[in-house]
Amino acid sequence: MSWQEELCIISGDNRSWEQNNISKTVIELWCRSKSGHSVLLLVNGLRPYLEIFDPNTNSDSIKPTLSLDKLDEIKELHGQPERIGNKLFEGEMKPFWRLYIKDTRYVRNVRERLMKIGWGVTSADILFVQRLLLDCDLGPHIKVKGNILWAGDRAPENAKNNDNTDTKIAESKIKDVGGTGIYPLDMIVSCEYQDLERAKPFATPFVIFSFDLETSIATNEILCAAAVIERNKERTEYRFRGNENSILEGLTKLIRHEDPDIITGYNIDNFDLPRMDERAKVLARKNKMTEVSLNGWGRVPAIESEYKRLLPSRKQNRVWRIPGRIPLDAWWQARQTLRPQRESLRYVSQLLWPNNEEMHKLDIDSSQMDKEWADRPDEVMEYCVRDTIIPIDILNQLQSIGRKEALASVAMTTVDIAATATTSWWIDSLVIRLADRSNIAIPMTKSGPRRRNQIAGGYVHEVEAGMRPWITVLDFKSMYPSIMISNNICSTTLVRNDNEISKSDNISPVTGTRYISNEIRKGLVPQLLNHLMTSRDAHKIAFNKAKITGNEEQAFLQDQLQYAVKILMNSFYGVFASSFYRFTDPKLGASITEWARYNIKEIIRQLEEEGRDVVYSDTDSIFVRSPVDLAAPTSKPEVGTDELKKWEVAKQTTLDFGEELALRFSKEGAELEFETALSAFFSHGAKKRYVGRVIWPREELLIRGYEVRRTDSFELLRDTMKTMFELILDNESKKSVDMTKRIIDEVKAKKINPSKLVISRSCKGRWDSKKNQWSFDMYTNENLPYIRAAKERIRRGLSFTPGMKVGYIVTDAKSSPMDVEPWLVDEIGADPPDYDSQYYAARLAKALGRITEAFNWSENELLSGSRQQTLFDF
DNA sequence: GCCTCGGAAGTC
DNA sequence: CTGGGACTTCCGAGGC
Repeated sequence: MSWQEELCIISGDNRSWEQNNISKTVIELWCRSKSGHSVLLLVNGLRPYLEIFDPNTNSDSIKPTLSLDKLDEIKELHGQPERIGNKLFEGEMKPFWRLYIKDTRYVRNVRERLMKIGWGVTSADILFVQRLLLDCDLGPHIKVKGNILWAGDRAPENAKNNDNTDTKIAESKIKDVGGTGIYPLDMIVSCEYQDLERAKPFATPFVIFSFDLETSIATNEILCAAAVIERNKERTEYRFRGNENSILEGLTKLIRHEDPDIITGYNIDNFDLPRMDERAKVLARKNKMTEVSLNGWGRVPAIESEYKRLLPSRKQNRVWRIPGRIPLDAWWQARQTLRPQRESLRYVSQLLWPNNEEMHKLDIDSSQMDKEWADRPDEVMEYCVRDTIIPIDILNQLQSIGRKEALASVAMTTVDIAATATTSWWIDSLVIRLADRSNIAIPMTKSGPRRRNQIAGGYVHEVEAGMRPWITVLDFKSMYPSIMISNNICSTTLVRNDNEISKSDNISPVTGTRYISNEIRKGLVPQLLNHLMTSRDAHKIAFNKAKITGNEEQAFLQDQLQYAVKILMNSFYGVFASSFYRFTDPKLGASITEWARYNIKEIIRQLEEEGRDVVYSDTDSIFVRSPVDLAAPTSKPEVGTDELKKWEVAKQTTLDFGEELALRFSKEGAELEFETALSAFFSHGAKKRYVGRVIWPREELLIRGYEVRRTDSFELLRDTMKTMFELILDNESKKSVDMTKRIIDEVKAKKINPSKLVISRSCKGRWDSKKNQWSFDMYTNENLPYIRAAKERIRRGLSFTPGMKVGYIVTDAKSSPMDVEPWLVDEIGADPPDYDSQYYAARLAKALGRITEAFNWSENELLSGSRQQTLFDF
């Protein structure tokens, strides 16, 4: 039965099969349709290939030293080598051949053998699913015409007929096109690669599954589990208790029946998924099909030959893979986007929903789980259920899934690549696509030593200590991408030989690296970046248009897309400055930053020559004193006063000045934008540390680098410093000193709530399976406070995961190393530890004193009346 | 007690 | 299998 609809590709894989003794490869695409049902697409017709060239030839003088005849010996090849014309490889055009391979499994082996004979090999390390997207120029959103082989209960009614609802018939049809059986999706559809077409991006109604396990601390056994499914914005809760077997079986049946696309939970990567794996292996006692019934979450038929793909797995402690689905840990998402001071589910939900008591109430002591489970299992069960709901709320709140889908759309990859892979994958997707269409060969990802000479980075201007009134802040728009575009920086335009030098070359200002002018040949990457810049502008325009017409859904989508383009553009530099990327050369990264430093220093030089005061500059920003009357107030005066008029004049002068500078210094490929206006700027004299009172485009306090933003500081220091900055910028320095002293006195008198004194730092660690305990041997010194706090957490039966932020209180800094206690109030409601008041007072005084010193407040000026003490000396 | 150094984390 | 560099701060250790 033929069928047509729009789908979003969640993930893909491929498998080899045989038809009439001819080896074939089918691509499996796990999709969710625009209308909400899940579809497995079996795509046939594409054959794996790689490309080769003779390194000793070039297009002018063909002196082949290698013979194609020798290739006959390679039995894994399919058909004869196909001459595909000349391609550019490291600056030279060479004749290329394409070799089709019988099976993707042989690619690695064939590749190595060809290289041994002396052939250059390209396009030989690209996943076959990616190959489909590249060759057919598809993104995640596709339109497909195909045949329905199987239609399950949730399939649309008009998709069903007698054949495709009969398991036996369907199964044999699926095997006829290379599938392995009835995959646990709503529909199974077969097509040829020509039947796929690119579709406009849409917001896919993904089905989300969130789960949580409660486990025994004594035995690691699973005591109970809960899960919640979100489908079409409706949630259904499930509770599992009883023996461990039935709990695991229940979860697995639910997954296979509900068929979610995304698997979430809090800390599933480091806790729940490894625990499932461990317990299923214990219970299955090496019986594969038993293990599958307990933990077979993979989106493939539950048959023994699929054993490997049925079970969640992770390689070398990296991300988990569940074939066909996307594991998306709410903990990791929260950590990346919120950068919370502490990372417990309780803390994060308090941060996101401060007024919803229900969400972060603490009724179970998880460090006493065995006792709690014995005493009041019903409460534990409800606690478990709540901990499955909040992760979905977190993902929704952070818009995590929509953002991954948007990124997939602009990078033209599957959603799982956007969600779990790294920047180089996204960039590969765009770069290889264009290279294939421009006769540029695709070198393999570089392996070998990672370390090499560092390339110089951005320029940071020296900053003087003190206050500066009325500042204009200018920013280069997308600096690194712009530089790559305007100077045509790309591995395809890098001049490698002296005999290729041309007068029109772009020459980088320090190292003299040359790039072919874009009039002669446009670089691959500059072309892509140019296109991305244009498309971001288009999404922004579409966003504004949708806002005006009140189409909220469209506005949301366009905003996600423009943001994804921004993320993607900013990823280019990093990949091209790295040592491993296939299309790179250390010269490229060096040239980019070289031009950046040159551009910004040149503007600073000109401004200073004109007598302007350049207060600060970092990489792509410049802070300049605006020509404002010194008598103008820097803090906003009361409405209706003469002072306010002066302030308004000063503001206008600064805005005009900013516009003027932006216009004057912008040039092709280096657009300077007037970004913000400050009525006051302050730094104590350290680079990357400053505060500013922003008065345009909105009024706010801008704080960079200071402890206010750091998680290894503590709340009291963050709050006090922030208040201090507010007072300082309002010229209330006296008040700020008084306030600081008062706070320090309160600390000394132990009048401070200890929750304001929690310091938190992330801590590494690894599970030593030989010794069956946590190991911290990656540290040269294990006496660091956060490592000792982590060890204490573990000793007290609390969860520890490598890389987690560990909160602690300093209880005695006089002993060496200092005594600390972990902060367990959020998690188990433990009593707060007794803090070392001297230590905290000293740290406050030190950090805050750095700032007040910048005001040249001498010791005498800081005398605190009766006791004749200074801020620093107590 | 003061200083310097290196390791580590954090931020831009 | 793998984005990068510049810069600041905190802490422990060791020397005197």
